[in-house]
Amino acid sequence: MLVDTAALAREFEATGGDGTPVYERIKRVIGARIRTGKWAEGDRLPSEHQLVTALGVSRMTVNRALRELADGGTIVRSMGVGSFVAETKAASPLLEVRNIADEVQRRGHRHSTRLVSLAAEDADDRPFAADSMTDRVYRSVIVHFEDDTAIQLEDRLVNPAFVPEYLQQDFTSFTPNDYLTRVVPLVRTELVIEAVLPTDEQAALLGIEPHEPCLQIRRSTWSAEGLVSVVRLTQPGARSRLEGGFETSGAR
Amino acid sequence: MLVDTAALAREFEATGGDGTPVYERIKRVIGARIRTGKWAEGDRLPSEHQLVTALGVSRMTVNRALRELADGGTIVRSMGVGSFVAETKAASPLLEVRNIADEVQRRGHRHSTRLVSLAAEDADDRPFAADSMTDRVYRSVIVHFEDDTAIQLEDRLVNPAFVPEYLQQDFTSFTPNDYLTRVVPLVRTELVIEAVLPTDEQAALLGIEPHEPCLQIRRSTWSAEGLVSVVRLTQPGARSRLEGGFETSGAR
DNA sequence: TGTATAGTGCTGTATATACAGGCTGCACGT
DNA sequence: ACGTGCAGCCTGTATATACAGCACTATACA
Repeated sequence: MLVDTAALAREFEATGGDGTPVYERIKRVIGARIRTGKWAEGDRLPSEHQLVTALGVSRMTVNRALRELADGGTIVRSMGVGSFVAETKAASPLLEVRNIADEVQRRGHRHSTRLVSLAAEDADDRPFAADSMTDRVYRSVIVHFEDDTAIQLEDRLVNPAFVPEYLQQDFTSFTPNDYLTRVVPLVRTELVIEAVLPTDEQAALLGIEPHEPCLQIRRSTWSAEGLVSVVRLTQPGARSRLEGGFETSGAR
Repeated sequence: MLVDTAALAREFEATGGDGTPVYERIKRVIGARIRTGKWAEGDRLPSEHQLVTALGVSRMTVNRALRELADGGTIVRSMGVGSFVAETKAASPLLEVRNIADEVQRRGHRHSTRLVSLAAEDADDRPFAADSMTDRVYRSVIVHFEDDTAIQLEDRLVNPAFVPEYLQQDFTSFTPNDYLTRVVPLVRTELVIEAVLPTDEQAALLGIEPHEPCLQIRRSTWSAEGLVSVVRLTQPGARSRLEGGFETSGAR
């Protein structure tokens, strides 16, 4: 098989510099090619040996990168055959919760958002009051649309202590995943999923009837210093659902 | 630290014989000690070096076992300090879906079940009809109770082709996880979570009002030969929820 | 023409070894 | 008495090497 190993090696070298582990860099380079569609579903990946010679690393390192990609469901491997880009049936539940924009676009629709409110509020009787030493919280409420249909209400609380000064003016422009995981090391993430009836306010924002059940996902993240953020996502049950699939690499 | 390495080594040797990988055996031996409470929350695990000398394997093998246990949330590791049994805050969403009995008992309540129906039905307009070459499906409906409160309705469809003869008389006595993963290699598992209003029948079985939203989890499993089973779990939103937490092993 | 067999490429696993970097406690000096 | 520095333990990562097992192919032989 013919592989553009030179281009791959260049992309790999470009990720160097900081202290990122080599296996992590390999995962990113391969993952980027798959996400961008350069390598499509079912495509054969370069063999471990090819990657070893192309990137100039040991096979164990390549092996670890590919194994973790397979564990994550990005690729499928088969002994004696090779590694292949997995079918992108659906994102894993956690992943889909985290990146609704990608998911909407993957389905061939247009994703847009509307900012409902954005303010600093008192931390009274919020989860922050007990857990972290702040009396104010940043709160943003955003509605996510698929084309022109509201599909998710995002209610986000952020601890101001973890927002750097230059971002305090517009703390909605980042997401806890894009930003906080880099600036603040998160030590714990908790996820709670419930079926609820929407409040009147939620129903109005989502354009649904008050008796339509909703899926509510609450994600809380902690750093070593305390509670960083609480994100509550509300999705109409009839319009969205969490989907997850994972492959097993053959018989175990 | 004093560790009963001899006992650990004996338990490890006992798992040998078949072709199970060494790192998998180490994971099982350690996981068993944690599940049985022999090693409790916060306990320090033997260091990699101690395990290497006790079990007579290489450090990379021990490292892989511990790393995968950490990835799965069973243990927590910290560079320069050691490995520790993780706090068992809550099962991961997937895990909790899979083992409600354990979860109920963990919360200090009594788990019981009531068999509502058990029959072989026509496979018409069931997911099986298209995907697998069977015209009959085994269907069982079970209500799960926490003490005397119904908390989950389990509606299970199983492809008879994957049920061995000696179990056909009572195919509800096993679960797809306990049994099918051993007898039939599963190649794919799909999970769909939705918020729905219960049907009248479901509401009656769960003892809830028809307007109370429910969390519905549908898990489908495939073997290489086709669809093996579809399990649909319905939980009243007010009585149960999916919880998941995972630790990150420090700064990333 | 059909069947067996050897060969090749691939992933899975295990070992030995090495260095980097974080954390803790003890010894030494002030 | 106190604190400062360093040795030693711990995990994180990377390399080189080896053998086993699976899948496919090409060759040899009947």
